[in-house]
Amino acid sequence: MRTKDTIKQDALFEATIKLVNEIGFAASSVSKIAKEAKISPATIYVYHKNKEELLVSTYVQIKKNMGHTIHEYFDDSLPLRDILKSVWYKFFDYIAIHPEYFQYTEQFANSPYQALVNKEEVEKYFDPVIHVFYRGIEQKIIKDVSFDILMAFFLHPIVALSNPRLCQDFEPNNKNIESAFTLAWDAIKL
Amino acid sequence: MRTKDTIKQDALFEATIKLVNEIGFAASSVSKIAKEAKISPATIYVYHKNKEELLVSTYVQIKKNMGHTIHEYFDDSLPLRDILKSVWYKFFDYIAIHPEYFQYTEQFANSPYQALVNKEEVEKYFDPVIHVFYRGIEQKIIKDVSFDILMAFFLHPIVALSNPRLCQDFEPNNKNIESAFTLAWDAIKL
Amino acid sequence: MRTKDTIKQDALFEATIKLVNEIGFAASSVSKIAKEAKISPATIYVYHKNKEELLVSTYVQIKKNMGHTIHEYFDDSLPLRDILKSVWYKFFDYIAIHPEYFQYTEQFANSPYQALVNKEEVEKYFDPVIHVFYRGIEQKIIKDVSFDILMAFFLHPIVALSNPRLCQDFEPNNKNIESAFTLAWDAIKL
Amino acid sequence: MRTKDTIKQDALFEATIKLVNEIGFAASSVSKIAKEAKISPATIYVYHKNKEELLVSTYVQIKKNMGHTIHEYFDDSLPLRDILKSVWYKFFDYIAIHPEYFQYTEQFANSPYQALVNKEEVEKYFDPVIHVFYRGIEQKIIKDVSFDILMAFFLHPIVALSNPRLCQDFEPNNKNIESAFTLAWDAIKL
DNA sequence: GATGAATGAGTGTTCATTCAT
DNA sequence: CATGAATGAACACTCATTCAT
Repeated sequence: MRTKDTIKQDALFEATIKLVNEIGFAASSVSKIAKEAKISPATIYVYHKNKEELLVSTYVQIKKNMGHTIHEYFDDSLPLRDILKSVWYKFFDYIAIHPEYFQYTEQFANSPYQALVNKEEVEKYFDPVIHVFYRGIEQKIIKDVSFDILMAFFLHPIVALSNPRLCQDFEPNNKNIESAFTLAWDAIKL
Repeated sequence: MRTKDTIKQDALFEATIKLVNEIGFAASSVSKIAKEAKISPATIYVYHKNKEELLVSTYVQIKKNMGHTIHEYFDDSLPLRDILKSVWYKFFDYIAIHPEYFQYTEQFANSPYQALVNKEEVEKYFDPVIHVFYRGIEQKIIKDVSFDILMAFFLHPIVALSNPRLCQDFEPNNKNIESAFTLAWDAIKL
Repeated sequence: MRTKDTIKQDALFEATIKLVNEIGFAASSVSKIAKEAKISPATIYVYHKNKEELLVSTYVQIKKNMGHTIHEYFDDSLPLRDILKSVWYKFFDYIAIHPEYFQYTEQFANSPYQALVNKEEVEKYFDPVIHVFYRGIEQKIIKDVSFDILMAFFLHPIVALSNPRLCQDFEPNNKNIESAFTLAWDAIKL
Repeated sequence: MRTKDTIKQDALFEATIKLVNEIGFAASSVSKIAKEAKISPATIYVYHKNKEELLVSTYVQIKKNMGHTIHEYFDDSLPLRDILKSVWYKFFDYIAIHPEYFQYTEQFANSPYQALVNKEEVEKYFDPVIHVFYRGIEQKIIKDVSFDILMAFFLHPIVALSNPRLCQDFEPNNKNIESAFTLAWDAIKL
């Protein structure tokens, strides 16, 4: 029967995220995760090769989900600034709806486990947005600087502002998100 | 009686940084750090109350050093853009000279240990720069948005660009640092 | 899955008692106990929450066993002196048969761990004997003094005489036990 | 200069007793005792060969003091019952005045360290009382049983009644001490 | 004589993982 | 498939003692 499996797998996914967010990566042992998911530690090894693979696959699953959500209703035909503004909002929306997912990815990205991720696989979930920036450069709407620099002023500010540890005073309401976008756009636009 | 050995203390400081950078916070056990510093694990407890205090004090020491370096030759009388540009370069300089210190602070800031830092103490090492932004707002040179937003487009881009994991393609040469500064300034200037 | 191994559990029980008797409470480390029981130190934590709980539960188990044995063939209808004499002999019998159990309880009662025992639980194993003393007072057969005083002249002499460290010269043969009982009865009888 | 030494030695004596009573033998480490006595751990080794010798000599010193006090105003010419009654009271007095000394000896007597005491040396401090019992037997005032049995009904009841862990309800006032003596005398008298 | 620094050996406990059922 | 039992290896930390001053 498949149903049972899926229930256990989902419980494991959520338990992993919950525990890592609560007590951190280092303290999240296999048996604690198992207890949180209400399964036996041994059962984890039915679904995952080892602890490492459990944590990595949890990360990739979140990133996949995030990529899909960001691109919902993605309309390539709009003016470039409008596309990016929509993406900008989508990111904040996603984090507002799934703060625990975002928190997990942040913790994960700074753990030794991030080295084990297949980066291409994750990146491809964000291909459409990425492409927008390259088009903006071609169309001389966006500054002709390296992609890393553009991300440092578009993606990383989002990440920083959404991280309560870094930005305790930033409240992610429409007004603040809008005014932050102004800075992002001023930064990257030609 | 013997006197406290500053050579041992320094070796411990460097060993802690080296090991954390190599294998991460979670895997950096007291005995591994001791071995790296070529002292006995028990000796660590002569210099530090516990593991936590060792890691936190290492962080604070780096931050202090960083703050001092950033503010060398700090000239408050220059035009605001020039001050910030100078600070911008100083940051990249510092990271270029002490990449291992920077890497440690990045890892630390995302570890559970960061909660234990006396934030005021650390922040005060950066007071002069912080003050420049507030002055810029008053003088209507910089956009009147929250400090968190300004940092998201000034400090965090530096951090992101200097993190090889996030920005593998960004080479921190003068040209690239300069062009990144253009984006930062465009973002925050009125 | 495997089922909990009662052989291991019993070996642990006996190993704990043996080691504590041989080298004392303070020196009886978890790993030494494990080695004596021929199991892994980690396995102890399958059966017991921690060292404390191992030692306390070992004590309670002995006390339970002792209480049951003391009350075998307990006949409440006999004359009071005969009941107490029977109990008196039963105590010495028990100690003669299980000197290692007795020694453990003596060491335990003087260790910091004794504070962690649920005293009511242990006391209830001895309820029938305890009741005899109260009846003796009511029936004006036994002196009307506090229960503590009665025990000081009935129970503690047994304990002292059975402790080879305190009474090296007392040989617990029938003649000596009988003559000691004479003193006990003379002490408590009205 | 001798003064300094004596001050340190006394501080060490009291610190040892205080700490052992507070946290038990097992937890009383050399460095904790040193801290309590406000000296360096290394200094302890100036006065004592090792930890063991520190604890044992502390015990012997108390026993010596106790023996002396018990025998103050000791009058061998009184009727035997009066001598023992006086000794009985002296014991309770001593414990009332120096509960911390008594507590230490109780803890010590049940630690593995007691095996290291020169028993003859300690016993000789109590020789005069001991002799009274032998005289009582000769004079057919006291039951002709082994010395161990007599102690089990004279000394050990005192110890039991004075141990708050064993006898929580016994309040050592004159009335209770007196009535307890009645039992002791009834036990041992012919 | 007196000290704080220094340490090898040990502490109680948890870990990721495997095993037997 | 699913499990709790079992464990070697590691953890952070403390110990009694010695060393250099």
